[in-house]
Amino acid sequence: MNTVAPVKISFKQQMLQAREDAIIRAVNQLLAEKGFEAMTVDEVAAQVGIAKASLYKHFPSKEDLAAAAMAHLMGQAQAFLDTVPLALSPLDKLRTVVRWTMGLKLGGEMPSLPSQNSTLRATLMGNRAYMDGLVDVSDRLGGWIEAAQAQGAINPRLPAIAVLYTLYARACDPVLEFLKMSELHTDEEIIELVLSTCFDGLNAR
Amino acid sequence: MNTVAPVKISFKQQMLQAREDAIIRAVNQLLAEKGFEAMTVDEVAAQVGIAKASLYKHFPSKEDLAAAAMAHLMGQAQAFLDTVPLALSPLDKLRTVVRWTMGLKLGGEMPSLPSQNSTLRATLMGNRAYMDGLVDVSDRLGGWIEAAQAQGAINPRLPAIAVLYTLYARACDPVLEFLKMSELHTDEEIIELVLSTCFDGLNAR
DNA sequence: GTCTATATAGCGATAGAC
DNA sequence: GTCTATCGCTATATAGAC
Repeated sequence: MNTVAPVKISFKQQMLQAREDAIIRAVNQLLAEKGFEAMTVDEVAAQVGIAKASLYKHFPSKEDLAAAAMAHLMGQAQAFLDTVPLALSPLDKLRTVVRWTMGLKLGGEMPSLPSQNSTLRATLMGNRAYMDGLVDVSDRLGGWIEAAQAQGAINPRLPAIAVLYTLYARACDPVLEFLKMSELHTDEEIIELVLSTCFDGLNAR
Repeated sequence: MNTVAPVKISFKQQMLQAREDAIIRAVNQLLAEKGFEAMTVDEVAAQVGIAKASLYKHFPSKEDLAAAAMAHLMGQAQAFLDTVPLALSPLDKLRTVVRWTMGLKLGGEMPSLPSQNSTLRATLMGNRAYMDGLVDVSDRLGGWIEAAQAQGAINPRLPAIAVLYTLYARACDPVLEFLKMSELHTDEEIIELVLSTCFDGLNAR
């Protein structure tokens, strides 16, 4: 008698999950397009094709919408890290990840949040999925950074945390969009250019 | 008979200028603290100590307030460029300027604007003082960049415009505030750290 | 859970007296 | 030019029917 119920529940949950996935995709795109402050909940609802009040049944606030999008992004990052070839050197692993984040940014799929909004920060830090993902990603990148420094591939005199921040910052680097606006280079050229300035620096070698 | 009038006019203009300077200082600080969207005109008026309606007698919109602050920043930048020792190499001149911008940022004096807001962009581009300052600063930095590349100090294979954007981006680099929040380094150490990653890159040399 | 309709509040901008 | 008071709009969030 309880052989059917799990299926019905699972189906309902699948519908719920699909709806929430659609919401998160819309939020992700709008966050990438206009940023958190300029994104309105009405736009999100319109893009998903549901009423605004329905949105609030899924997520209790605009901040939680953004946090869910960031948690989703962390999940994507974790999945990408799993695909990075083990055979690569730690340095090349890091370069691969940074290439991926810059590709997302140039493709308009990288949500951007203001680092100054305090209520948003509180919601983010209260989101377990996001925080767990962030810690996992940071740990794995941190391991590669330390390995690359031990090999002498990355400057060992730089604090590992500074290297990590520098790599994260490439995901929201305004140089990417400025170069894209100039329309002088393809996305791939822009990525290799910024990757070069990031790892090799501006100075001649 | 016209020996007094100019003085009275000049005095009035001085008062006006002083008032507008106070406004711009307030806008600059609030823009650095909270960004354009989070800054409210009421806060600006309160900080200056005048009524909001009085603000609108000086500047016709919130966007114009921000543009005036950016124009003031460009004036500061031009003044700083004048103080850079001629004896320095082009590379060291650039490093000096970037150090200065990062010091402003860490000191909470670097106004930050969203690069996506279209009406703000329009107001900025319609502000002659800002645009003229930006062009002048960019020209002078561009000259130093090309000289440094000709000397082989800066990688000649990088487009000069990409180098310019990369230097500008240090003024709003989130790595600065993240390192400051970690409270592991002094402002000077942070500046030298980011300066090193910018010019020397992450890779070991 | 989804909808329509509405409450509530904050903000940019203005009216009008002085 | 400065003030007080207010308009008009937009945006987050909610009430209540279905």
